[in-house]
Amino acid sequence: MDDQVDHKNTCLDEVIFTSVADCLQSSLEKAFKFSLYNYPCQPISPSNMGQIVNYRYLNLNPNSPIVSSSSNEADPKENVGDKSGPMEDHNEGDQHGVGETSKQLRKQGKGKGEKKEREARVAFMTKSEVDHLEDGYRWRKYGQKAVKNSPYPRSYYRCTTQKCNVKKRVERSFQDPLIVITTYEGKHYHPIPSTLRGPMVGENLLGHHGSAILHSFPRYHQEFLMKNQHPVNYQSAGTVTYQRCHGDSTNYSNHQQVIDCGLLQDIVPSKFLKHES
DNA sequence: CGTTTTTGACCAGCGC
DNA sequence: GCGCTGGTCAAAAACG
Repeated sequence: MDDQVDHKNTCLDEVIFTSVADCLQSSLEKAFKFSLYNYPCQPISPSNMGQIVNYRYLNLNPNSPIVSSSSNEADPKENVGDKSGPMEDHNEGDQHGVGETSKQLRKQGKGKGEKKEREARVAFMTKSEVDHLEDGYRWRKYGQKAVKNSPYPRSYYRCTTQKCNVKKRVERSFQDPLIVITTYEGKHYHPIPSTLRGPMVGENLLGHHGSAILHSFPRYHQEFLMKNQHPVNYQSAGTVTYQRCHGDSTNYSNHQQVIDCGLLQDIVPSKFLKHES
């Protein structure tokens, strides 16, 4: 495969946006379509408002599910070739079935030899002082783990809505503690909890078309997109970048560097981490 | 008192 | 097989 990622290739399991321009110009439409149903925005307080610096849309093609173990997720070797079925649709996509926990299933020996299907995932990197950015949904923390080579732990959250399987993981980049990496996994097929509802922030700022799309994103993502949707900003936005933690960082010294050694490193095949600059 | 967070234990997958 | 790591569970504690 070429070093260049073909953003227009809908067969890609994973697409990483190395720049805002890339995302906006070629792949964003798909991301919008995806996010439209999954990440409606809600107002967030100024205190936890994050500034998005990078994001990635994973698993564009529903017919090409991310299949992975529970540990080392997006191993490209696993993603390629295993077309065990569409990851589409939703509640029945409950990975373990209603009423049975994965632990129970493990104890019963169920699922042995079967690989767990991965939900589509979107990883966002935001600049924020708070770890858990408000996105309108209610989350329950169910775990926290120390991250290898990082002083910052990774937190695991699950949507509290019944039968909703959406999860998210939050961790800080150890190279830049201001960077919060949030990875959403799965889709919400329920309305936003009413207790958190409020006026849509972007509604008065965007026209019909734009708002319909942008409302799909959490507030801080929305702001980021609004800020960069004008072509004038493409260039500067294009300097937003990332790098591997164990590569030689000198290659990227001219750009704002976002060191990502945690979630994104995990979920992104190394072939996509080649930075074409 | 119901809900959420904390945290140690457990399990599966992977590399050696 | 063994050790390491990531992900999840679930009891206890904390919180509102």
